[in-house]
Amino acid sequence: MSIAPKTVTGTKEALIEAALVLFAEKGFDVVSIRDITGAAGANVASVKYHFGSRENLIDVVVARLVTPVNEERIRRIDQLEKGGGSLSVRSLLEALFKPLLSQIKESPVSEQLFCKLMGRVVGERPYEFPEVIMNQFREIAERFIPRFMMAVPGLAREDALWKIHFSFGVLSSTLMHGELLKQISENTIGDEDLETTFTRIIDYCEAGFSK
Amino acid sequence: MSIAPKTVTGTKEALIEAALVLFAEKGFDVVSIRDITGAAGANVASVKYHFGSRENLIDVVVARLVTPVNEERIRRIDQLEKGGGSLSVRSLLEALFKPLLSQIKESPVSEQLFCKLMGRVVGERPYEFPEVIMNQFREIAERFIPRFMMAVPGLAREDALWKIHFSFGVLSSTLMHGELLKQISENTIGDEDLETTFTRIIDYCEAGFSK
DNA sequence: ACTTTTTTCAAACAATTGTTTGAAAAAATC
DNA sequence: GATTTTTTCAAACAATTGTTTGAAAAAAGT
Repeated sequence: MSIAPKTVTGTKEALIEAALVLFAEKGFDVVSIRDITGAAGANVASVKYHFGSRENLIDVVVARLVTPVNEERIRRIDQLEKGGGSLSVRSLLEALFKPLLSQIKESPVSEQLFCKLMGRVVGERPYEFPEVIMNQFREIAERFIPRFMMAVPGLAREDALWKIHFSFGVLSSTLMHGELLKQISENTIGDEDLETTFTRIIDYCEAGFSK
Repeated sequence: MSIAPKTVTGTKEALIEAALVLFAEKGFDVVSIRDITGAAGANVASVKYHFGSRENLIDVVVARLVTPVNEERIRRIDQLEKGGGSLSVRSLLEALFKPLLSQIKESPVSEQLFCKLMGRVVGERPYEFPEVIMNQFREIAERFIPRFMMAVPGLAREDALWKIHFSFGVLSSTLMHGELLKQISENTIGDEDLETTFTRIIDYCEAGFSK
C-alpha cells in the first residue's frame, strides 16, 4: 500500500482520461486510437491490450461518465420517495438533471469539456449503449415515469414519456451547444454560472409538464 | 426542351440525392465518398468534378435541405407581421417549426430519413455551416427574437434567447431520436402522425415561454 | 536468483479514406 | 462533320484507420 502520486496512474488510466478529453473535444467518430495513445503517451497497441478494442474503450469511458450520474439519480429518487406523498415535477426534474451537475464538479476535465462529452453521450448516437448502461436507464425509467404521472394529474403514460424525452432534449442540446448561444448573442450571454443555467433548464421543462 | 424521365436526373443530382439518403442514415462523418458515388452509380472522381470536394457536397446537401425551410420561416413571419399587433408565442413557434413539416412532405426520401437528416443538421455539429446559411439564421434570429420578447411581457432578450435555444433542442432531439422513444416504450408509442408530434412539441415549448 | 506473468513497444498488416491524374467517352458548338 | 467543351472513368496517390504480431522490457511471484 503505497502513496501513489497523482500523475502516475498507469497506462490504462491515462488512456481513459486522454480518450475522455479527446472525445469531448472532437466526438467519438473522429478521434483515432493514435490520437488517444499519442495524448496518453502510450503505444498504439495499448488500447488493444487494455481494452480489447476501440469500441470497448468507448464503452468504458461512457460507463465511467454515466454510471455515477445514474446512481445518484437512483439515490435521489429513493430519498424523495422516502418522504412519502406525491412528488412535484420540479423535484423529479432536479433528481434527473442535478446529478449531472454533481458529476461535472468533480470531473478531471474542465466544465466545458465535460458538458460537451456528456452532451454527446446523451444527444449523439454514434454507437449503441452497452447493455449495462441500458439497464441503468431502464431502471430509471421505471422509477421516474410513474412518479411523473402522479405529479401531473391526468397525465397519460404516453404523454409523460414524450415530455421526459423533450426534457432530455433540452438538457443535451444545451450541454452540447452551450457555446453556440454565446456566439449567436455576440457574447452578451453565456457567462453565467452552470447552476443558473440548470435552473433555467428546469424552469423551462417544468412549465412543459403543466397539462 | 425535352421531357426528361424522372429517373434521368444527371450525375450531379444523383450524387446529391444519394448523399442525402446516406447522410440521413449514418451521419456526415461516417459516409465516405465511395459510399455516395457507389449508391449514385457514379465514379469516385465525380464528386471532385461536380462539387470540388466532399465538404462542398455536404454544404450543397445541407443548403438544399435548410434553405427552403428558412425561406418559409421568413414568409411566415412576414405574413404574421402583416396582421399587425402582438404575436402569440404559439404562432411564432409554429412559424419556426412548421416549415420543417412542409419540407418533409415534399421530400424525396422517407419521412423518417428526412427527420433524421434534418435533426443531424440542427443538432449535430460536425462541421461549420456555410456562410450563406449562417446569414439565413441570423436574419431569422433578428426577426423572431424581438417578437418573442413582445409576446411575453417582461421577457428579457437573454431569456428569450435561452428559451428559443431550448425549443430548438426539443425539436432536434425529437427529430433525431424519434425511434428511440418507440423503442423505450416497447412500441406503445411513436406510431402517431408527425403533425401530432409537432403539436406535442409546440405545446411543450409554448408552456416553457410562460414567464 | 530464477521463473512466470504482465506490460510495453516498434513494425507491419490490410482496409479505407479523400483526392488526383490523364486519357477516353459523350455532348455541345460551330 | 469537325472542333471544342463537358463529363466520365479506371487507376493510382498519399494518408490514415483499427488491428495484429512477436519480441523486448518490466513487474510479480516463487
